Amino acid sequence: MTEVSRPVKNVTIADVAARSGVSPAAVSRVFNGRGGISSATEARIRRAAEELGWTRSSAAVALRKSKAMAVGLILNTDITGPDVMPMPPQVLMGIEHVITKPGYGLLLHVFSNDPEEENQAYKRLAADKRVDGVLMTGARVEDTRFRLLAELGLPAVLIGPTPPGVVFPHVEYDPPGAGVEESVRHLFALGHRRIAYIGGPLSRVQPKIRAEAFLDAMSAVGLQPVLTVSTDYTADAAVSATKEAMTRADTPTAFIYGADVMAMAGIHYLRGTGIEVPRDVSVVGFDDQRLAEYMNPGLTTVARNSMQRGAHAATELLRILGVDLPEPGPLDAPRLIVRGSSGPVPE
Amino acid sequence: MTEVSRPVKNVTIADVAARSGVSPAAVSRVFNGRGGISSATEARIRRAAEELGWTRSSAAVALRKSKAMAVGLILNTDITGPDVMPMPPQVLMGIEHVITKPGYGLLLHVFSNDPEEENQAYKRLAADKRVDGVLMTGARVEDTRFRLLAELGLPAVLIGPTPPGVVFPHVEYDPPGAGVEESVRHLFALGHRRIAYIGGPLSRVQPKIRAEAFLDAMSAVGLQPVLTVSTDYTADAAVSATKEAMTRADTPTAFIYGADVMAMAGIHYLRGTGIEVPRDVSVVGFDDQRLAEYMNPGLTTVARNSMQRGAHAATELLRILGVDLPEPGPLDAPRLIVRGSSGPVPE
DNA sequence: TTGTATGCGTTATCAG
DNA sequence: CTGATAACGCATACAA
Repeated sequence: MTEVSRPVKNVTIADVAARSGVSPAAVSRVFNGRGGISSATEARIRRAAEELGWTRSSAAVALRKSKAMAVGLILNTDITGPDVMPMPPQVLMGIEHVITKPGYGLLLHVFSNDPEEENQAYKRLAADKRVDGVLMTGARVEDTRFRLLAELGLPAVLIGPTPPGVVFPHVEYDPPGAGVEESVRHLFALGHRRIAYIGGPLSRVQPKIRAEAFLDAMSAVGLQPVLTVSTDYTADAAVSATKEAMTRADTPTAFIYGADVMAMAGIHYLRGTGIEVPRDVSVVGFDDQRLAEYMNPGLTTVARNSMQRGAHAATELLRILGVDLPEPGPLDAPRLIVRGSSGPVPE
Repeated sequence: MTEVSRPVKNVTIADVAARSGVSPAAVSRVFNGRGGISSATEARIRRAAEELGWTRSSAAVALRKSKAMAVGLILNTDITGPDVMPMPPQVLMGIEHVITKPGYGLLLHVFSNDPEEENQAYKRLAADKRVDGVLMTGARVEDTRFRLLAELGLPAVLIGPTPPGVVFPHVEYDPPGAGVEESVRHLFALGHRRIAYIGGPLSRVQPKIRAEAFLDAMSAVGLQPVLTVSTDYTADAAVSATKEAMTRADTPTAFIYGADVMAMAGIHYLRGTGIEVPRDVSVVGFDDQRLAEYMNPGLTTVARNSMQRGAHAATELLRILGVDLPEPGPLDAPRLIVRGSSGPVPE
């Protein structure tokens, strides 16, 4: 046990320099595209690097330049259970698609809704310098993260609407109305007058805006809502709320839900009690899930271009970070997709 | 309320040392749990760090220790379109759950099925030292990644079964049979004798194993399959295959699909042609989607514990990386969940 | 056009 | 128990 196996020496910029007979600085210049190197030596350097299989150590670069070449994606959810992904996978793929080409990585983080823990996590993220910026989701009406991030100097882009009065880079995919207005008009046109709304928690910006848009849209057509419920996004909550709605004196003839999974759970419950959709009750969901199309009946819902949302947010963030990217075009508007779950009001 | 920001100067270990009147080395020792520091000074150091809001710079640590404190998650998909996430979100959350506590980050990567591009990406991942190890998915029958990773010396754990003859760390969540056998027996017990199987591409290990398990299970009950189709995991492909099956002379009375989304699309198509499920045809899916429960009829399917799969894989990888974690217990077996989409054979 | 010297923030080694 | 010091691999200002 005298001789230990010699640790494999890492190939560094110095090795490349030595092999091509130049200084490390020259190698660095070549690989940072800063020019000032004769094309002859550049070729030599590149060849040497290739032969040695050298790549810049991201850790060293990060330390030296204070740039991590990575962005964080912070998911934030009220749901503590294991089975809810607080964002459509398509958003993820949109982000990946954009950041990969300029060489950025995506560092994923999922936090619960404990603000204290969350703030700590953001602070660490900033202090650790693991990421150059973050993509945030799930803005709360009272959200301390915006000030915190500004204080930390950590660039960020919010996916979704900002709280009222807060100015912050974001991707606004939800213009006031956001498909709710369309949903209400759709149901109204079908003759529905008793409409219930079962949405997400009002502590969140997006569900709040949607709830308000619902009320506005109802007023616009001269209706009073039968019921407006705010709950979390789970199937169970949707069932409870639906159940409650159906025990009232003036039972609704139509439901608008804040998420497709809620709508599907609602339909399931209704059918379990002998109520047929859309014969007896119409249902409209939100945020077209891939499977909504294949339900029976197919779910009428509001579709958003999730992939595009992710791509836009990523582009926005990278532009803030100084990456030369063209400004993204306008976002597709959410649109109502009418399928079988909504129909004429009964009799 | 809170302290105002000090935007410029980074707070380093030296600042903490100065503030607590010790050397940087002492601070380092405390935060690496190496002991050798009197508890009095340790307390002082910790307080100073807290007051200054200091955290180790991950870049510096990575450089010094050659440890990135991050693992990569490599998703790999045949599907080039934007709308398919090649892994359940629950797996992601399982991984996150495990790696967060010991301070690891999750770097997400999605690659297409171009082997050349993929190999390059792995090489870069290894050379860049951005991650200490990777979690892989979607093993192909002919998969060059295993040799490549071994050559690169990049620790890795495969989520899913390895190709035949390949020895590689992996989380085997799919014992031969994998719920298919159960599915076949279930349908057989209901009186079905003409059963079709519509699964994933045979170039992938998991669908291949499943297809073989199907044939075995059919033999075991003395049946010949009406049809065995291998296709990609899309809804469209499922519809085509289903259509084809129903135009044959001996139309199947039951379908087993390789994925829930395929099953749902199949049901949708069948109902569109006037065929009722389960009255005329029974359907069994695979890989319980959250929404499968709320379909009408509810989808009979094979459920796996996705969160657990992710957690196990992450634990395995971290253990390989030297993190002191208890060996994970056994994986839950996939199990058949019988819902409304499967019933007695007609007439 | 190229080389030299320095420091990014941390941890490990060696003294004290 | 604690401190001084030398790397880790790279990019940059400054020289040549």
